[in-house]
Amino acid sequence: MNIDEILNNIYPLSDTSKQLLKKSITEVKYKKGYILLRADKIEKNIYFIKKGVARAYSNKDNIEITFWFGKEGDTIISMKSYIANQKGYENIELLEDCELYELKTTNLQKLFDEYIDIANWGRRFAEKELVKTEERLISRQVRIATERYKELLKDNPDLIQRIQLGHIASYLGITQVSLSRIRAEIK
Amino acid sequence: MNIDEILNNIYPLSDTSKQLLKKSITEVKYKKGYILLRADKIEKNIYFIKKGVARAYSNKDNIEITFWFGKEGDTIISMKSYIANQKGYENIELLEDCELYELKTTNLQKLFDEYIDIANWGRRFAEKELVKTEERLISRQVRIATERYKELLKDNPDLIQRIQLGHIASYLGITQVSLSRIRAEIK
DNA sequence: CTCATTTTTTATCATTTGTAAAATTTTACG
DNA sequence: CGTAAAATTTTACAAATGATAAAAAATGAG
Repeated sequence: MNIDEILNNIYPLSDTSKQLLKKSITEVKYKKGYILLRADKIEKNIYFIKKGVARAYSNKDNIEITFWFGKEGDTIISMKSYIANQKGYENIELLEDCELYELKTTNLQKLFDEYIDIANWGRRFAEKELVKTEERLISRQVRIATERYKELLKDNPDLIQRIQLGHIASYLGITQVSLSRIRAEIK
Repeated sequence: MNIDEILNNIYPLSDTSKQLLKKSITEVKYKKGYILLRADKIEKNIYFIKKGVARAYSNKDNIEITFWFGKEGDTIISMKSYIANQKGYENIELLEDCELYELKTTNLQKLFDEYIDIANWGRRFAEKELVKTEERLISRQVRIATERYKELLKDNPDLIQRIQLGHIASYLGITQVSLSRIRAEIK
């Protein structure tokens, strides 16, 4: 998934605006296991995943709780950093070797104030992330773990192949033992 | 909380833009128990709460699951309707007699395309809702019900007075009986 | 104020889920 | 290819939560 496609999927931009945005974007590569974002830092970049898989996790009583997975086309971002310029909740670990587009957000604010299509790009970006986040929240609230696992299996079968089950169990809000029980049951 | 304050808290608008927005806003009142939004409909309005409390719930196997509360200053919105023009998940029930500002969203899109400060107002609106939604998601993922109850008690003590415990238990993801046990324990 | 209705708490028992540890399978790498 | 390490599954037991029913308390209409 190349950067033009990713940017355009969010909101169509004029050539001028797209060039301005792309001025702040570079391509980077990191190895599996690399910690891209840290919860105790205010992040100045957001990343679009060209290739690879990542997870977000928080530490709670020395236990890592995974609450997000991202793959090709998804955005890696500390919302709190991006929106409120505050420390976020998430550590981001790359679960495969990754190729990423890195967008420096330092002069984004200025672009928002000057170019209406970039402002609307930023609006659309937040809106789309909002719908995704809301879906996750409601799925978590309304469905029990078994159903959420089946949902994940249906919507993202590749993730279950690419990500170890301990992380998936954490993401589903259950223990790995419970997930094993679920998997044994639905076979 | 009046409408100027609510609009300005999201993003400062020029007088012209504010007047344009306010053209689409009227004040409405509904009684306790009124169902303001329905899950099976695409909603054409969003509401800002001037006075009162509301909840969002979804039906799951004939059981209502509450996943949101709103009070003075909060926004009542079907995100799926607003952002994707699709049916949302939520029924919204007013839990008290309410005074609301009703914003018709039909010509909002046009305003976004024409006025940069309205585009940025829309961006900021989505961004702020996003941070709130993310906080709820992460709280739900990382904290157990007891802790979430204590968090609610700390951050919104008034809600626990104003909303019946069955709804709060549902919101916390536990049964009313469990919530009673928690309350008995922490006294 | 009183009585009926709704809401909340308590008690009991059944079920689910978690913890810990062992057994098995898969993966990584020399 | 073989071995060590990591990941996953299984088992047994303990703890937490849920379901149900019933009692107690609070609320509201007349």
